Amino acid sequence: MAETRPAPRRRRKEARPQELTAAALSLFVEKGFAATRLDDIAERAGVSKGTLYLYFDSKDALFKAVIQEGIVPALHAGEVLLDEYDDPLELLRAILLGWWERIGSTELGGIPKLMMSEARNFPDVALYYEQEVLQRGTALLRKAVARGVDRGVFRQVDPEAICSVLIAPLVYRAMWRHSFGPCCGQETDVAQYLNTYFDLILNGLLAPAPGGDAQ
Amino acid sequence: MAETRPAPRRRRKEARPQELTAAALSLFVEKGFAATRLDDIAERAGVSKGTLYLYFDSKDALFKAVIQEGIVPALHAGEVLLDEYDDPLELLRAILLGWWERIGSTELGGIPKLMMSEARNFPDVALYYEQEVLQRGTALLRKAVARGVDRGVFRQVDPEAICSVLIAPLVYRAMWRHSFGPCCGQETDVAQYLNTYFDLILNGLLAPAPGGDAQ
DNA sequence: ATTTAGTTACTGACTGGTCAGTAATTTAGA
DNA sequence: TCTAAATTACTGACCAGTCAGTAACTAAAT
Repeated sequence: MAETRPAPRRRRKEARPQELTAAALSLFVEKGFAATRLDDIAERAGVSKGTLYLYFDSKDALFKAVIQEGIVPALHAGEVLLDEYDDPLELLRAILLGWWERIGSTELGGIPKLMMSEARNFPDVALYYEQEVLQRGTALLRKAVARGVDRGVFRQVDPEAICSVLIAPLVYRAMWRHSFGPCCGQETDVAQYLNTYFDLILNGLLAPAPGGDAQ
Repeated sequence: MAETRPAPRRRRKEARPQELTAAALSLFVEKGFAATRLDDIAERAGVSKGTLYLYFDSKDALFKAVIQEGIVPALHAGEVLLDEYDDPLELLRAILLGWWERIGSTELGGIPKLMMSEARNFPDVALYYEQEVLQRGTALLRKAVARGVDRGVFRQVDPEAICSVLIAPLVYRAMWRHSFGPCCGQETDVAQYLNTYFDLILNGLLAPAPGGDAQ
């Protein structure tokens, strides 16, 4: 049928949950969970507060939905890269740059900040997030690094410990965008930051070229 | 022995502000600013809520005091290192390791998490923090890196952009300790993390030995 | 040395506003 | 019409901030 209605009518059962979690995410990231009022979330989504309770049982339930719905889909995209790339160097770049482009530089980049802030207030969500997002992400990175070490492309490093070190500058920058960024002066150039970042870690990882020149 | 006083009410005008900001810091870091009740802060400090208002005008004022008192003293310690060390490599290690030992691994390590979470709710404090703490810290790091680049010990890198990249893994780890750490499984070994971290960044920074072996 | 008058650090019950959650009512769509 | 989506008006718990009162200390006067 004519499913693409141009004029959004007032009753939209299908689209509401997404609209509400999107509004909630941006406000949770901006103000924090406790300081965000449900009235504000509803207003941003273009509905009234009562409508919120048609789709979510409580403010806590809304928080959980925001986290679950936000990140999980993005993870799968990274995992397929393992098969798409063979060269460890290109694979690592693709994973890290992919994370930045799909998450860090988008609205989703607020989730790490939000989750970091609220982990201790929602231990069950934190545990879920740690296992389903962070562990899986770490495992992905670890495989990429391990592949490079095995082939002698990367130096001998501890694949377990290196993962947090590698991802930290990207997550840190993403958090910044959602905290100090809007308050303080203009952000430094992203491209320059990424260049310097890759330059540092790749030089730090690459084994000295055995025979001839590298790159 | 009438020693069993029900509530030993002690008068400690001098020590109170410190005790109150210390209690406030740990609770703000744990629960966030909005979710922390003044009654809880007072209780942890061993006083009543009324006493809080003898020393701080408002909850906001208490927040500001927590930030100001917490970090500024620790910064000076780093700045003197510039003159204590001549060798850029040792200087950089001393700065970064010093940050971890003085801040990251202590209770003060909660301040970056707190400030990151609340920056947008306290733009004036965020601006103060950004200028008086982050800018100064960055400037310190930048000088150390620039010295290394000038002397040819480090490769040509952008001293401006590299600073955030260098400090991020330490800050990230410090934040972790105060968010996921208490919720999720045991932390990975800190020493191993630091070793891997220094191994990566120093290999990433060091210029290839020009003639033969260095040092 | 004791009493007593004055000062100050501290307490905890109270208030007024805010906000999560609910129930009654309205309105859109079949 | 009849159902379901959405709104509006409401409630009650919670909490920052207040203030009248109390305990602890100090010092002047005896």
